This record gives sequence, structure tokens and C-alpha cells, in this order.
Amino acid sequence: MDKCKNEMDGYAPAEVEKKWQDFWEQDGTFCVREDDDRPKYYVLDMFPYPSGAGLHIGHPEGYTASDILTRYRIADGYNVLHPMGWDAFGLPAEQHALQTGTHPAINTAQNVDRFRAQIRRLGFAIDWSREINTTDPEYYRWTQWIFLQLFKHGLAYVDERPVWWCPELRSVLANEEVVNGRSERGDHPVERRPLRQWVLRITNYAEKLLKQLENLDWPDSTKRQQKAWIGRSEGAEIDFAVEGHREKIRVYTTRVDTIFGISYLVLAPEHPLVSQLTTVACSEEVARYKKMTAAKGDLERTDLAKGKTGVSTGACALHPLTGKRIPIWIADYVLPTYGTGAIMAVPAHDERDYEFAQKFNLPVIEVVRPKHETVEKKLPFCEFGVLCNSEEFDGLDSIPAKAAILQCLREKNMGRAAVNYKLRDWLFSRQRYWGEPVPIVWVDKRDYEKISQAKASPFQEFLPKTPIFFEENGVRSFAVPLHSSHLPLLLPEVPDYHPSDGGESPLAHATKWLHISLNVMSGQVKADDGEALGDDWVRGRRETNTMPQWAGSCWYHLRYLSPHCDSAPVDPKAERYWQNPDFYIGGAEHAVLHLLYARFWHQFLFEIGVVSTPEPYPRLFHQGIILGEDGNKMSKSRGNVVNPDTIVGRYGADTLRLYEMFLGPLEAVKPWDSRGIEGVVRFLRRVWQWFEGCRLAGKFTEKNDCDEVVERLLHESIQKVRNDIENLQLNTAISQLMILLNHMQSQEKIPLQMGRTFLQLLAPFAPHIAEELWQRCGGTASIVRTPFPKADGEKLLQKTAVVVLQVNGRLRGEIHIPMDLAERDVLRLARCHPAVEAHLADREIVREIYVANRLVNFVVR
RNA sequence: GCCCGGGUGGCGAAAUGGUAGACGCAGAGGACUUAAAAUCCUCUGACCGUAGGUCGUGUGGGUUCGAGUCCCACCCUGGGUACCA
Repeated sequence: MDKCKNEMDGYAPAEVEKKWQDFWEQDGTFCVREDDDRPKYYVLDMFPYPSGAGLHIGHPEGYTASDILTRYRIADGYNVLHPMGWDAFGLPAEQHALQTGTHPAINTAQNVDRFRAQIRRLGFAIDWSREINTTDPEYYRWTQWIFLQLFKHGLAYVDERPVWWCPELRSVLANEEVVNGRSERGDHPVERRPLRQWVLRITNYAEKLLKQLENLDWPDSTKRQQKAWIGRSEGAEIDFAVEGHREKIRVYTTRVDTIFGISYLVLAPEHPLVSQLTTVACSEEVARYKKMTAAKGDLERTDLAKGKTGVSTGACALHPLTGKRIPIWIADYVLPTYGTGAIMAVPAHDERDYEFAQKFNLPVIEVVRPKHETVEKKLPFCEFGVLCNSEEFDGLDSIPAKAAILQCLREKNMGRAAVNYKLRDWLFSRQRYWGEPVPIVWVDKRDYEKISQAKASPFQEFLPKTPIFFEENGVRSFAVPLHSSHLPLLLPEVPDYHPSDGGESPLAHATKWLHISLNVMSGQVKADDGEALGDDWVRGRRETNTMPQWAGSCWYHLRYLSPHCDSAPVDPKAERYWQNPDFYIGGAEHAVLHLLYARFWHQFLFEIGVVSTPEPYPRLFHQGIILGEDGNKMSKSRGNVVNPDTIVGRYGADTLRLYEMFLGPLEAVKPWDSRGIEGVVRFLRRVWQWFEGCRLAGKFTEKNDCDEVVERLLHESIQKVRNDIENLQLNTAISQLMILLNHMQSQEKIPLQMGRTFLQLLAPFAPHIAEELWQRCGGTASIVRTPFPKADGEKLLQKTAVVVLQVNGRLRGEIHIPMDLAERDVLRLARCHPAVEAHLADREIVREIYVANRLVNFVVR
């Protein structure tokens, strides 16, 4: 039936769209290269994970928006790069492999093919010759290379640490992948397990990542989230002597001004000094509490509703300023990973300490009072105020008091200013198969010395100043980086995709790959078959961890610039030309992780001279989520999923593009409405019928004279569409096109030139229909490169203005006046307006307000 | 709890402090048609009415000649974050 409709009115999107997609592809319309004659513009979409479910209705939202910007910039004379690729490592492919036994690469390739076909059907202006795939060895070769650079510069290290282990997924998860004690993917329960892990020193970059946020044109909420995630705080470290011990306890506090209010210290149960300090009498309790804490997950531990727990160590510290004895406790509300893992507790001015003090009957000493008497006195009082009970500091305000007390501590060498961050180092290894292998080999101490002393050894290329090693059963293993000629280090074939019994990645099953011999001098690497080796040879075991999915997306914006470059991650010439994406669009769910990790890597690559800019994404935009018709998030279980293929099949890609943009503001969360789509279906059909009608009936005129009102509307529309595209207000741009069409349709005759301009305005939004009608109206080449219309300032000038008349702010009428008529004359005309006159009768005019060419307001009494 | 967004017709939404509801959906009436579909035209915030008026942007205050827009307090809702000392 739908087909029948289309035949009747002549508009057959399926044919038109196929025709132009083929044309663009054969013509290479969107293939770009560096061109110094035109300004460059780089548009980047967050590349998709090619899931087995195929394209989601949310994908075309961001892609259409960026495509509109792309096509607009091309028409406006820019050399525009708009690439696409696949973030194809990841868990679902691995789980599929576990279930079916087929190599994840096979499944991934199928998914990629499907995604590519689906995306192509939407007619995006993408340079497909630059397509990248993070699982392509030629791609991950450079991911590994960047890792080795980080390693060389001391930014990668190994650490045995309790990590999130998901028994269901049989994998380690990063903190960020655990939400409320469950895995972000799959929502399975997780637990703590100590495992040897690779960690990247992102904390070295905390300050830079924080500072440089300021200059980025990003949504404020995203900047705020990153800022909060980095979590910088300024405070002081204070050292407390402990009675009967030489060791001191160092605490971190942001409230030195409350130092006279300390009533006890708290160490995290994991604090290294706990065992030493605990008195014999308390040791049993302390041991029990430590054990209990260890068994708790972080979720349980950080559950605020649980109430405070803790035990005394029996030991006492001495107050650095008063010498008073202060009991030392341990409690799990103090985290080992933040600050120094120890705090000074001031119950009067900290909610957590207050709760703890109440429970264990510890003293509450008030040392800060509200500045204004009017503030209700209630403890704990956690704001700044005026000091009391603080000896010579009494009467000082909190802020100057902090400085004064800190100075005093510094003089006694008992404290100093300190800055702390919430940001933790980045846990960079996964015990999985489907990820980039870490290009490291473990050797014993003697062999490592051999390598580090052989200055000509290829293994020196990425050798760090400080060796990286780990100890197991008293034996140390040292990390040797592969040479760049060994890259890519390919994923080996494995007989089984499950982790090994020791919790090691499935790569541990690839025994031939795993155990190797290295020639220190030649750099040769071969399987270790057990035969005797010469002097230049050492034996090693490969690292079996793989990298997390974030790795590939940390630098993909660079690979697009020279996707086939085989001498560097990015060709320096291409990098200098394209620099950063001028526009980056993707979901707000990546506000912290991807965007922070990518900034970290890019900053690092800047420092080692690979790129010329410190920040990767100067301008960022988040498209909102499209909900199901019921207002809920689309999901299979709710049965409210809208499939883009269905929509394209029924109405065509132009309609889907236009409708997704017309739904509402791009950044807003908004529900899909299957009835609402009729509006844009009709609009496009009217566009077609009107153009074809005019063309066939000879209503297009060659002369450029036409109704002044319509002509002005055209120029207003040009201006509005331009502005709206640049500000990503695409819904209102489409409204404007509808308004313009409505007016043009009512004309008897219309200049062909005007019709063509309309098509140019429409082209970024609905490119296929625009191309087809452009051609039918005599356009000789593709509409893509025809210069985007510019509004004529003179045509925008109005000769008359509509002035609104108000009495006491209420609308009473309107008058049409010649533009810029003198105020006196406007007011006279206004007073004569019958409706206004009626409301002015018997009243005294107190004030007359005139907003030029817009409004008159009489204030009467 | 804390930090951000957002509350406008039956629905999606527009509105540099200056005519609230553009544009579209849905609805009503009409035209065309043997009929239906499609298309086109008119109406469509609420209330009272003949004209015309009154009320209306989550609630209550405030600033202003004038507030959806600015300020204060509160309610609801979406998101982020969570013992970070």
C-alpha cells in the first residue's frame, strides 16, 4: 500500500536514495585529503560498538546532526573530514565466543558489515576510505605502541591489588564498570579479589586535566562531572606522635581550623601502622574488625545507612598543639585509598565524626561558631565560622585561621599544606581474550639485567628508567617491553575462551605463544621449545592480560587522519593539517570515562611530540536519548524498541533523518512518536509534489521578481537555517523550512532560483530528495558542493513594523507603522487606537514606554 | 544527603525581559470522490460571552511599566555522585 502511495505521487524514496548513495560512493564525493586552499573542518562522531543487535534508533540521532553540520560546512566552502569506524573490542563478542566457540573476530566482522550497511542506507557524508576498526591488527599495533610509550615514560606499572571480580563474567572490572555493587554490563554481582594488574598513572595528570577543562567548549554539566571526578581538594597533612612509638600518624584534613576540636584519630582498618600500634588488650578486637572489613565489599562498606562501626586500638596520639592525649581508633568509614588513610576526627564539625562520637561516647568539642547569631546553633556545625576554644586563635574566621594554624604547624614541622585528588590511577588490564594483548614479556632478574645492560639491544627501545617488576612466591619477574618491530603483537589462537584456573586471561591457554625465547642482541623472538640457547638468548613468559575497551577509543580521532600510515599512529603532516575535531558529538554517558581517558592519552601524546595540541576535543556536544513511545528507555523487555531499518523501509532515510531532528532539541531526552512522523512524511511529499508540479506546469519563472514578502521570508530563512545549524538547533531550522514551503506553495508563479535556494537549505537535512529535485530542476552537478546560500541584508530590511499596544501591560491592540517612525508620532497613533482610547478614558497617563518598532505601554492610574 | 538539568495546550515543542503556544501531531467541521485513501481549506489553551473580556508557562512570594524568561522559598521529575576527611 505504501508503495502504491508513492507511485501515485511520484515520490519513491527507496529509488531516489539508492541512486544518490551510489552516486556519492562512485563519485567519491566525501573523500577528502589535505587541501591548503580551503579551511579545514573535522566532524567526529563517537564511533559505535558494533553490537549483534544492529543499529539502534539512537545512533542516527547524533550521526544525522553531525552529518547536517558536515554537509552545511562543505557547501559553505570548508574542506570537511567526517569519518566513521568501529570500537569493536569488548565483552559481548567475547561472550558470544564463549557460547559458540567461534572466534570473536568472525562475529565482529559480521556485525561490522551489518552496521556499515545500515549506516550507509542513511546517506551520511562519510569518507569511507578512512574507516577504522580497533580490532584490526594494523590499528591495535599503534594502541600497543602508545602503551609502550606510556610504559617507557614510567606511566604504566603493575600492582597486586584488590580488584572487582565478576564471577559471572569471569573477569576483572574497573571501578567505573561497577555500579552499585553490580557489573555495569549484564548487571551481575561482583566481589573483591587481589590480582596482579596493569595500572596507568593518570593521577600524574590530575592537575592538567582539571586546569585545561576551563578552556574547553563543552556542556557545563560534563565539565562539572569531570571536575568532581578528579575531585581536587586543598588542605593539610598533619603528623601525630604516638605515645610509646617512634612512628607518626599522618592525617589529611581540609579543616585545619578545627584542630582544637579533635577528640580522636581514626585509621582505616587497612592502614599499615594498625598492627604495630594496637595494644595487647585490644589486639583481638582489632584483628576481628580488620577481618570483618576485608570481607565486606565496598558497597556494604560505603552504605551510609548502615551506621558507623569501629574499634579502639588502645593506643594514644598526642595533639600537635596542645599535647593532649587522643585515642586512636580504626573504623571502616575511613578509606585506605584516599588522603593518608587516616583522619583527625572533629565530631563538633563533621557529620561522620559526630555520628561516630555519639555512638561510642567520645567527646564533642565545639571550636567553631556560626558567624551570625541568627544561625540556629546545632551540632555538628560543618560550615566556616569564628573560632572558639582554640587558644590564641580564638576569634579568627575559619579561612584566616586555617592559614595561621598551618603556619604554626609548619614552624613545628608537624604539618604542611597538601592537595588531594579523588581521581585514582587507571586499572588498565583485563583478564579477557578479546582485547589488545599487552606487548610485555616477563623475565627473571638476571635476564633483565642482561637486557638493561645491553645498550644496543632492541629491547631497550621502550625500557623505563625504573624497572617494573612483581613478586610471587618470593621470585621477582621483570617486565620487558617488546620492540616496535614486534608490533602488532597479534592475539594468539586459543583452544578455550575461558579464563585460566588461576584467574588469568584466556591467553594463558596459548602455550606456544606464551613461552618464548628472546635474542637480546638481535631482538628475535621465537617459541620456547625447550632446547638449549646461546648466550644472547633469554627465556620469558608473555603478559597474558589484555587492554580494556577504552584503549582503542583513546586515540581513534587521530587514526582517522592517516588511517593507513605505517610509520606512526598518525602522520605528522596530516596531524598538523587536521589537528583536533572541530566538533565532537556523542552520548553523555561518556562524560567521565572515555572523555577523561582520551584527554589523558592525548595530553601524553602531546608531551612526547606525537600531536601538536594538548586537548583532543575542543568542542563537545551530547545528543539526548530517544525514549520509547511509552516514555521509558527503549528495551527489548519493554517491547518499545523502534528499529531504524523499519522506518527507513517504510518512509525512507530522509524522513528518518528529518524526523529525528524534528523531535525536539538535540540535547533533550525525548520520546519517539510514531504518529508524529507523519508530519515530516507529509512535508517531504509536499516538497516533492510542489517542485514536480511547478516544473511540469511551468510555474517556475526565470525572472527573479516575486512577492516581496516571500522574498524576505526566504532570506530570513537562510539566516535562520545557517544560525540554527551552527548552534545545533536543528528542530527549529526544520520548522523554518516548513514555514517557507507553506508560503512558497501559495504563490502562483515563483522564480526557479528561489526553489533552488530552498533545496540548498534542505539538502543538509534531507540530502537525497534535495539532490534528485536539484537535478530535475536543471542542476548540472551534485548539490553537495553548490555554495550554501547567503542572506542578503537588504532583502531582510522591513519597511513597516508591527507595534504592540499595551495599557498597564495588557495587550489592547496593534498598529502598523513605517519603520523607525519618530517616537512622538508612534505614541500619538497609539493613543488614537480605539481599543487603547477606551482604556485610557478617565485615566491619568503616568508613564509612556516605547520600545522602538515593537511596543508601546501606557501606565495609567 | 550533595551537585546539575527540566516542569509551557490532549501530545512533541517555539519564544534577545516586550503579542505565550511558532512549527508539527492528534481532534472537529468542510471541499474533492460513487466510496475510501491521499490531498486541500477552516477551527482548535481554559472560562464567560453578542461585541468583548477574565484566567493561564509546577506552587507561593519578590523585582519591573512589563516575567515562561531575573531573584527568594518550596513541590515534583530526570541525571550525576555518594562516608573523599
